[in-house]
Amino acid sequence: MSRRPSPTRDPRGIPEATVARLPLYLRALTGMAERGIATVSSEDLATAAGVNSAKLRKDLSHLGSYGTRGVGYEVEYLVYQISRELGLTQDWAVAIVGVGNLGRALANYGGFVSRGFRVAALLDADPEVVGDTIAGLNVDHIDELEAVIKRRGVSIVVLATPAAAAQQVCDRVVAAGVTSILNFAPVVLSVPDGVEVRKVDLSIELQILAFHEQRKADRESGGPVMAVESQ
Amino acid sequence: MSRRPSPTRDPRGIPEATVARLPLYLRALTGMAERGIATVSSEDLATAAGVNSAKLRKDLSHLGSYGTRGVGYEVEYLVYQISRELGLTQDWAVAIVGVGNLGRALANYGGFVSRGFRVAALLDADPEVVGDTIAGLNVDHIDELEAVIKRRGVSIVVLATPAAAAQQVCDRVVAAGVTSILNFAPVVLSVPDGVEVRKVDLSIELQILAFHEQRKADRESGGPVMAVESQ
DNA sequence: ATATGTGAACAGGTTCACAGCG
DNA sequence: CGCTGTGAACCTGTTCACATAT
Repeated sequence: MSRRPSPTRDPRGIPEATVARLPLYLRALTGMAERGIATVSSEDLATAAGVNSAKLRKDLSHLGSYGTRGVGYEVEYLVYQISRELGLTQDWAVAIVGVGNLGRALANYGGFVSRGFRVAALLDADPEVVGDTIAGLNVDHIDELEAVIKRRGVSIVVLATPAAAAQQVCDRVVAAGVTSILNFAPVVLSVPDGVEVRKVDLSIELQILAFHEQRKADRESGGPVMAVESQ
Repeated sequence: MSRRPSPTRDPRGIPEATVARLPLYLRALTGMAERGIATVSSEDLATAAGVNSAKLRKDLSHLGSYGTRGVGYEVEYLVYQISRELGLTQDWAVAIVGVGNLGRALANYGGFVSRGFRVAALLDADPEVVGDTIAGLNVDHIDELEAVIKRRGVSIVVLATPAAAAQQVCDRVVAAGVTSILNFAPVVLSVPDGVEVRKVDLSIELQILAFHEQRKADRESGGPVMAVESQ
């Protein structure tokens, strides 16, 4: 369908797994930069980011050859390169749809605004909250969705609506030309090809933890299923 | 014929990727059960869960042979089997540490409590909020952490503290015997072997979206191929 | 007849171990 | 030497396609 055969290796073809870790490296690096560290080895950076050094080096090698053999990586330079790769040198206007408990928390979340992202709009359907000011921003009515997206140049939408409303809002958002969505509603969104959806689901995370927690309990009380403890 | 030379196929050795999808199937299935659907094919269930049918069948095959060839899966039965596998037939006491905007939102989040999970404690360091009632629960002081965990049988802790406090709280939580942590603070937690940490990081998700968004923009303006930009 | 369960091929990601460069 | 960058081996997960069961 939309999948390219990809015969030639796209110079921008950074593996998805690598992309997902770049923000981690970036965070570790900015922390180091603030503490005045000029240079860092793959070993140290990997530790700070919680991965192993081979993985880190391979990840960075996808961006280019930004290290110096025998020395390490220059912190400031690497911060810039990763920022640029992630598209954080420009800033992105984000709209939050659904200003319930979660939407409110997101609007006020500091780390949100920090790097390259700016909450440019809050939208809700409830007349009770429309017109309120949250985190210094007026809450617009959902009817204004398309107009607000266009007028404020919104390119990323955060869905924090009830589950029942999510698909409907998603359809409108996509129709308005948005192709990046962060979904907090516990539903599987269906979107056309070319639209990127990432989801955050608290309930799912808990269930995964419960699974492992149960396994541990089983092993203790249950049977001597042999120690699989080797790391 | 069915002699399996494989070395002791652990019946509980369910692939991590499969575990991560079971909650998705479960959600789709409970929705169907509520609508009175008795039986479902792998094709239909897969569509509802947003995966393809081969993957779904392989995933379910790890739990056992719960389908009927030529027919499909019995919804109620499968709900039970998946619930049991995930450990949702018992209920889990969850403590939320950090009752800022996010912690508050989590405490009030309905889907949290729904399946097998019960918010059993709220903790914070700020004397301003200690003693408040949120979602029907008293906020205890962080000094009570160990006592509360023990007394209320908490086995899963949700960290919604500021980044600076997260590792410190994490250490205490682990020392108190908790082995499952859901971390919302933007830090890499270091924990001993055997402790399961899952992290949810809004900022990282946005950065990943920004990466893809930028790629799309590049492709439009910069030409279809040959987008090797100057450095 | 129909839809599951699964071996086999495939794809993607991780780790190893070392060549190569400063 | 010390540390990066990377082919190669390895491992995990996905997809295919069909034998198998009802």
